[in-house]
Amino acid sequence: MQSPAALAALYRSQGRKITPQRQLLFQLMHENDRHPTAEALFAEASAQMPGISLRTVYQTLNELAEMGELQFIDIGGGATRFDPNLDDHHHVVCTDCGQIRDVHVKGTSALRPLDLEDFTVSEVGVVFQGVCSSCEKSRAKTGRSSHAKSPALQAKVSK
Amino acid sequence: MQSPAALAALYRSQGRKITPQRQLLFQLMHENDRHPTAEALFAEASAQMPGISLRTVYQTLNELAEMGELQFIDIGGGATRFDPNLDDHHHVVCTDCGQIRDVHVKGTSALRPLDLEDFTVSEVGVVFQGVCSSCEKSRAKTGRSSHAKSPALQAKVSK
DNA sequence: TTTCTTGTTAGCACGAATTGCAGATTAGGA
DNA sequence: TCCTAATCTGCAATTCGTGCTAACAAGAAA
Repeated sequence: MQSPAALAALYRSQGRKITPQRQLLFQLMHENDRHPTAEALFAEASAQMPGISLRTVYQTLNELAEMGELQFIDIGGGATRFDPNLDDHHHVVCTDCGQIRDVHVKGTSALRPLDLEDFTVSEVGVVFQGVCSSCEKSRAKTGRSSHAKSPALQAKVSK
Repeated sequence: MQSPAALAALYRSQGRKITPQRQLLFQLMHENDRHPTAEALFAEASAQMPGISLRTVYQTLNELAEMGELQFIDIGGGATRFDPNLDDHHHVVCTDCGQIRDVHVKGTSALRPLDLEDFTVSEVGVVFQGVCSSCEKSRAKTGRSSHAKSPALQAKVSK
């Protein structure tokens, strides 16, 4: 997404107001590559602005998404995550710890859906699942998957 | 997933019991390509077996997933959907009506994540987003997206 | 066929994530 | 400075899914 200053301008141009809450959230999301959940962002925001409401965080994230400044990512595991990266990129998910990482992918334009008539494709998303190196290590020790946050994530994330 | 009869055998071999509820659900899921939510499956099941519990539907779906007989798909839009198709396939989502369709995809093995060190990839998932022909038609009439079930789906599904 | 053990089911309470609502507050133009 | 529409907060409500438990029923054994 754009810089906090650019966003402020964009907001003004749409008749929206620039509040301290929004400014803080613009900052926290700008170039944030951690794909936070609303809850996580709320925690960060609360540290700097005690009293800010979770409701406001959701509201602002939804606005930004509507304006095309960020996208939702939903890879299972409960909460929706937010991604301010507007590049043409894809995601990598660690099935152990749930961490999501951005990746650029070569070869997406060569993907060909077979027998897909009556459908106009506008977007292609690729998700790689696997295990990150730090989880790999802890696995080696315990002999098995160790970090698994929840049964739900486990199941949802595995094929 | 396997045929109801094969599943019954598999269940028995694991010391699990074959109940009428399970048999019905095996039937309803077998070769079901509608990617139903638990709620939707519950509705179908209720029609044939009034009194069956939603809890039982969830339980059975989870069992089947644990046994590798079906997979969860989570593409945003609220509820988890279930897919009994065990082929190596991917999904197409209509951003208007939310319908999910299976597709086989050529070229997935040529996908190359760039700069992805410290990560062992085990699965690749591809999701195509776009508009199905029936939504295309209703769009033409109303001049805009028409079916949009909910703002949430709208937002989540679009990039 | 009857019995008995153990897995299952139904139903409800609970928890997490997210949105709806309404009254209090404030940004920012006049 | 004033005024109004936009915004924020806090809470209730909703949706999706799971934990728990008493009643129940497969299916092996007698």
